[in-house]
Amino acid sequence: MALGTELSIGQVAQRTGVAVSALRYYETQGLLQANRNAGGQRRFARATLRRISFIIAAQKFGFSIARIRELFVNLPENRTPNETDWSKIALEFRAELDAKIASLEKLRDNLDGCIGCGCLSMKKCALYNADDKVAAHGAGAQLL
Amino acid sequence: MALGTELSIGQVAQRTGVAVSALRYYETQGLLQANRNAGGQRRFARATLRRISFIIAAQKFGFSIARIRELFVNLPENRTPNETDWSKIALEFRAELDAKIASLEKLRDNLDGCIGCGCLSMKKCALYNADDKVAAHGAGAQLL
DNA sequence: CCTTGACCTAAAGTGAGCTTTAGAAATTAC
DNA sequence: GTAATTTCTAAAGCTCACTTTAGGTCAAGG
Repeated sequence: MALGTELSIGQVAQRTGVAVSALRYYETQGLLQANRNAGGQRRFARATLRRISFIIAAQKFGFSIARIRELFVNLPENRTPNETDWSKIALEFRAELDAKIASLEKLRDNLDGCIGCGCLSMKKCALYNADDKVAAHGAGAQLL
Repeated sequence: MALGTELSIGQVAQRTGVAVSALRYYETQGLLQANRNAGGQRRFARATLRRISFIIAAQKFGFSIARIRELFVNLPENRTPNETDWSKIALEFRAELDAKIASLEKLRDNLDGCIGCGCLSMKKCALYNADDKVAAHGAGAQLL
């Protein structure tokens, strides 16, 4: 495969560190798109690497695939996203990040005041009554 | 059930907001212990409320059940944990929280420098090469 | 006493995010 | 040209943290 052209799924996997199976999964979830060559194999545009880079980062922050898909609807489908396209997403993303970090810090500070405070009532406990905005709306692990 | 005595699973659920099924699950996972009354029903010591409060908070921070169990091994089994017992756990917990928050902040700052930066190479991208310590070691959602 | 609601166990089901498997076709390397 | 590697699809499997279900037992109120 010549340089400057599209990439096979294996090449994308190697460059991003994301498993081939995960890339195929992302495609089924609408996070990635791929052309097909004559033999039916996926060929990814180089701009896809950037999308994947974003997916990796967003997942580290705990964003679900559904939420990432929502952010991606702002990216153009018929041309390679430019800096302005990404900046719009970054703005929205950044705001959510700040909110999440602030929420975690608040929870941490509540914890400081509560652990060892001797309170036995869940009703009065600052920890228990901490900002629920950090709580998951579904099941499963969070943050790490 | 008189005041000052042990609590039924329904009472614990009501006070903590944790589902009865989740409480039973936590018991199977070794996060909680319960005595049984003559009829075989669970009776929770009041100190259990504090353990549950901690579980709720730790989960908001993304700690897995396995990790919470590890933190709990430092709590005494044969007596009610006192402030000193909890403080030891809080110290360890707090350190991990700070690390996680710092890691998220670093990732956010890397994002600021990377989104829209025009770099196309995953090898050079600060975002892609951000601190991997935040990455999950298993499957599933994180942080929220 | 008897009904109603709370509680019991064990096992199966759920949803997110993938991975693994199986069997076949395409591509690359020699 | 042929062997090895990569890729393909569809479906099943896996982990985590629970919930739901099914079929009972226990406890509190009237």
